Amino acid sequence: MLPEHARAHNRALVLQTLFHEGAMSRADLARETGLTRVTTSDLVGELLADGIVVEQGVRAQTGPGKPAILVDIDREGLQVVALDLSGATEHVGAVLDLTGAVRARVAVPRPADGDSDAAREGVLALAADTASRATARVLGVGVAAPGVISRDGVVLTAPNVGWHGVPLRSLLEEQISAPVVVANDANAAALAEYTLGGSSGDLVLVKIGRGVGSGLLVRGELTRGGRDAAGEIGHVTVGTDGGPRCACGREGCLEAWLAVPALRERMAAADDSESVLRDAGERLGIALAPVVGTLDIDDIVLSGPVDLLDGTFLDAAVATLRARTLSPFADPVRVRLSAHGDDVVVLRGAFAMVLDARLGIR
Amino acid sequence: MLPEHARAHNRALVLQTLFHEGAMSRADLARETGLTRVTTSDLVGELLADGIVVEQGVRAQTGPGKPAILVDIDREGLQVVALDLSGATEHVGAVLDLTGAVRARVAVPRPADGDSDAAREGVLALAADTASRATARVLGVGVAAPGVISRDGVVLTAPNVGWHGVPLRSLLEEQISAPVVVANDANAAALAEYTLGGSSGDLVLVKIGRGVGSGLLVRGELTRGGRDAAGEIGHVTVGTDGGPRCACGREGCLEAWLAVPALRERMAAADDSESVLRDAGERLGIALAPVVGTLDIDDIVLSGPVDLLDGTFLDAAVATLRARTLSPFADPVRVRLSAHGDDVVVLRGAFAMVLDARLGIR
DNA sequence: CCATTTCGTAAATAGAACTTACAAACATGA
DNA sequence: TCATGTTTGTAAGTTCTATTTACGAAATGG
Repeated sequence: MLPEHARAHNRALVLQTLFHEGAMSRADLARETGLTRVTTSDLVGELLADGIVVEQGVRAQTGPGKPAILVDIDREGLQVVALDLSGATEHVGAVLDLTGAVRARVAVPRPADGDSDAAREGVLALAADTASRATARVLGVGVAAPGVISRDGVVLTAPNVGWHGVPLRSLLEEQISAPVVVANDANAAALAEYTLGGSSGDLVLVKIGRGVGSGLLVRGELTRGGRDAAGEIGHVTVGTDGGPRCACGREGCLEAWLAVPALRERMAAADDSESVLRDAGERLGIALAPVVGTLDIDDIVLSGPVDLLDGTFLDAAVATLRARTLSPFADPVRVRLSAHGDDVVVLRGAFAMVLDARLGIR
Repeated sequence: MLPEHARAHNRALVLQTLFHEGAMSRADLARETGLTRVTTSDLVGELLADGIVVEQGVRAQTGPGKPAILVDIDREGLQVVALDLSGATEHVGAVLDLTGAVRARVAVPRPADGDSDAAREGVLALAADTASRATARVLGVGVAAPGVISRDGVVLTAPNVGWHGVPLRSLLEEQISAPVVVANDANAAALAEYTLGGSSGDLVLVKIGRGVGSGLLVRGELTRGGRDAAGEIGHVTVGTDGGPRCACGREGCLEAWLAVPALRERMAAADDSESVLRDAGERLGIALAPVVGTLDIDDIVLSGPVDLLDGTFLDAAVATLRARTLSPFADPVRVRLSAHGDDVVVLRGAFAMVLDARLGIR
C-alpha cells in the first residue's frame, strides 16, 4: 500500500461525509473526518479543481468568527446513467443527478426470452439513448441485471435473456466513453438500501419478482461469493414437505413458492388468497432462518410488489423467522419492505454502484 | 487514514508473506510484496529491531550475484498462549510457537454447569498457569470460548458456564501483561482453517460438539454480525416436519439433531445407527443450503468427532446440500472435515487470532 | 581476470499529513 | 466606538513514507 492510497481513502472520506451530511464548511469537514483543517482544505481544493465539489457562498452567520464558506458535492452538475435490466416487461434506462432524482427515463420492451443477440443489441441501444439524455457531466454508467455477473462485468449466466459469458462492461465501455459498472440486480438493490436508505452495514435484501434473488451486505460491502454467485437463492429448496414444482424441474424451490407470477396464479386459484400469502411468507422465513443465524443479520429488506408483500406475507415471514431463530438478546430481527419503490430500487442500486466505484461513496 | 496506517499495512504484508511462504531474502520479499527493495529493507530492519524477524545467514548459492541473506519470522523465539474453553470435559491451555507446534499443554476439569464464579476463577488460574510455561517472549493470549462474545472481549452470554457480561479480556489483561484476544470457539476455528489451513477466504465452519456452532469468513475476515452473534446456528429450526426436542424447549433445532451427546444416544437406541447418521447429515445439508445459496460459499468445513462425522454423515450432508442448491456452474460445493484434529482446531484458532491481532497475519 | 549479475543500503526526491503561525472577518462587551 | 476574542481558511515548515538513483559487496562464468 502506498501513500497515495491513503490519499484516495481520505478523498473518499470527504466525499462520503458531504454526500451523507450535506453541505458544510471545510472546518466542519475537518471535524467530521478527524483530519486537520489544513489537510481537508487541500483535499477540497483538489476536488474543486476536479469539478466534483462546488462552493456555495458563505453560511448565514450563527456565532462569532469568520463566516464559513459552504462546500458541497456538485449534486446538480454531475449525473449518472443507470440501467435496470430486471424488469418483467421492459428494460429501463435513467439519468440521475447526485441528489438521486431521476432526470430522464427511457423504457424499451424486453426482448423475447432467450433471444440473446436481440437482448444485447437492445441494451447497447438503450444505453446510448439514455446517455444521450444526460444534461451534465456523466460520472459513470451503472447496470443492474438479473443473473450471475463477475466482478469485472462479465455476465456469466443470465438464463432469461440467454446470456452466457457476455462481457457487458467492456461492450458498453467501447460504446460510451464513461466508466461502466455491472452487477446483479438484487445485489445492486441491497447497496441502494445501504447507501441511499441509511440501513446498517449488515443486511440481506430479498428481491421478489419474476424470479427470486437476494443481495447481501457484510460490513458495508457487497458480498460476491467464491464464484460471483452470491444471492442466488431462488433455487434453494425450502422445507422438507415438497412444495410447488419449479421451472427448474424440482419441487419446493424458494422461487416456486415466491415468484410473483406463480404466487398470483395460486392466489387466483385458491378460495383463501390470504392463506397462500401466509404460506409464502412462512417459506421465506424458513429459508432465511439459517442465514440470519449464521450471519446475525438484524435487518432484512424485501423488495417487490407492495400489494403482495405488505401485510399477511410480511407478518408471516417475521413470525416464522423469529420462531425459528433463537436470538440470545431481546433485540429481534427486523423485516421490512424497502423504503424505495419497487420500480426504482434497482435503478438506485445501479446509481449507488457508480457512486461507490467512482467516488468511494457508500 | 494516515501514512503510518499504510506503513502498518506494509509491515503486516511483509510478515504475512514470510509466514506463508517461509524464509526468504529481502529482495525476494520485495518481489513478492510489490514494494521496492529499499522499502522492504527498511521494514525488515524495523522488524529485526523489534525482535519479530531474524536473519538466518546466507542462502546456499544458486546463481550469480551476491548471496542472499535469508530472513524469517522468529518462529522459535516467539510464543502464543492459547486457551480453549469449548471442551466438554476440560478446559485446555497451551503454549504454541509460531510454527504452530504445541510446546506445553495444561488441562483442568471443566467446572459444573452454571457455576460462573468457579468458571471465572478457573479460567484465570489456567491462563496464569499456561502463561508461566512459556519459554520465550509471549506475543499475546488468545481465548476461544463458546457463547456470544463482543469484539472487545466481553462474554455477553455463555449459557453452559453461566456467564453474562463477563469482561474476560480485561480480566485477563489485568492479570497477564500481554495483549489478550477473546472470541467464539467456532469463529476461532474458522479462522484457523483459513490462516493455518490455506482454505479460501469465504468459508463456513460448523463445529459439532456438546453444542452446534459455526464460524463464517467473508473475504478472509471473520464475520461477527450486527449483535456479535454470528455463527449461532444451534437453535435454528431445520425442516418442516418437527424433529427431536431440544434443551431450549423447541422442536427440530439443529443442535437437537446434531449435538454429539444426543446423536450418540439416538444411535445407541436405534437398530440402524447408520440411518441416524444419515438423517443428521441430511439436516445439516438442509440448514446449510440457504446459507450456501445466499453467500455462494464453496468451502464448508466440519469439525467434531471424526468417528461420527466422516462417512455416512458427511456423504448425506454433501448429497443433501447439492440436491438443495442449484449451482449455476459445474463446480459444486465442497464439504470436508477439518484438516486439523478435533482436539486442536480451537486451540489453533485462538493462536490464529493472536497472529492476526498482533502481527496482521491472516 | 574481468564482465555480469544480484543483493543490500546510502542519498536524494516526491508525496502526504502534520504542527505552527497568521490574516481575514465576524460577534461581543466595555 | 473600539479593543478583544473567536472562527475560518491558508501559508510555511516539519515529519514520515516510499520512491528513484547510485554504489559497493560478493558471487558466477567465459
